Amino acid sequence: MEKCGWSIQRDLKVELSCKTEYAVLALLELAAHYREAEPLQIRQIAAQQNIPDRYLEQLLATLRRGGLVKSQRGAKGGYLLAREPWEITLLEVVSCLEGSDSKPSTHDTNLKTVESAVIEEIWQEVHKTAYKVWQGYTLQDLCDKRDARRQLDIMYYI
Amino acid sequence: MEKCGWSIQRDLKVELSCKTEYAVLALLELAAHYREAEPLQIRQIAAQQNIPDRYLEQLLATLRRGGLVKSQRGAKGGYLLAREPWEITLLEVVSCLEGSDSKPSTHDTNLKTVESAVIEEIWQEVHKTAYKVWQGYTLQDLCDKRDARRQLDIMYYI
DNA sequence: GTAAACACCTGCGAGTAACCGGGGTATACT
DNA sequence: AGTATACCCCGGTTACTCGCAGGTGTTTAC
Repeated sequence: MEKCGWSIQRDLKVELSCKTEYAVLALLELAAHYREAEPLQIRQIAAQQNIPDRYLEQLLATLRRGGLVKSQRGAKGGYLLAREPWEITLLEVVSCLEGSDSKPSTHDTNLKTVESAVIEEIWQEVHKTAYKVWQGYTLQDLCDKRDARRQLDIMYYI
Repeated sequence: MEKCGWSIQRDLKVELSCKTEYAVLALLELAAHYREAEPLQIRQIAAQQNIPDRYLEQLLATLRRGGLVKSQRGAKGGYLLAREPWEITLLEVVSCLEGSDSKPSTHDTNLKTVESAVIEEIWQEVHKTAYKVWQGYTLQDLCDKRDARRQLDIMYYI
């Protein structure tokens, strides 16, 4: 019961879960086909990136509600990026995925001990630096990185 | 089955869980009483920082196995810092708590897709920046921060 | 040498979240 | 109409966090 007492906005993880990776991979796939105006189907993305399609469906729904992708229903439907690939940062993706339904609940700061406040402050600093890194990469940057790495692989193969 | 397919060392979280906070609070308490050579009992720490004592017992065991605290059994026993407060960094604490038993299992890098490698690279960068922040704070620094904040609270009260 | 105080170990149970699949409904193309 | 697709609800497994209970081993105090 009550678990930890306070439920501040301390729950922003920085781990690379399958959830996050799947979402980024899907967005990367959408970004790669951004020039054609045709939407990509879930199964195409899933097959291309080796993601379980039923799970990807949920993730794309979350991304849609977060305003990162657009959907088109019916036959020949699918998903499209809501904005240009260079206008979507990784920070938006990560924030969208774990936003969930956490209510900060307007916590009374006087209840916290001094020690807790100090710890909280440092963790905020860590999150801040993580945000900066994520903010610094757009989907376009990721695509460029992928292309560069592909070139390297080819040269290594020869 | 198999969950994610690969089990690289991607599992270092940056969230502030109760687990981590409890451990840091306990270490802070030990650091505060570091000058007296007498060990602190679990219940004393638990009562002082409002931590469930049975749970704190497990955390202190982990910290002991990680070499961060020393224990003294029997009556008049308890826990002591294994090193000076200015020689223990937050990075050591965090690493100790979730080190668990994850074997990197020498993963074959050729199985990863190019996209996954790109994502992995960025997450490594995030972890690196987080490490640097944690590495920059010792238990002594935390104590100093606490004292400074206490002074502020007093002045604010007047 | 007996009792008390303490660390130490194992295990359990509720809660939560990530991770997947089933099955049905709504919508658009042909 | 029929088909293909997104959309939605609802389980189910696994794993982890948090916390409690019971028992054992070790040291000090009387």
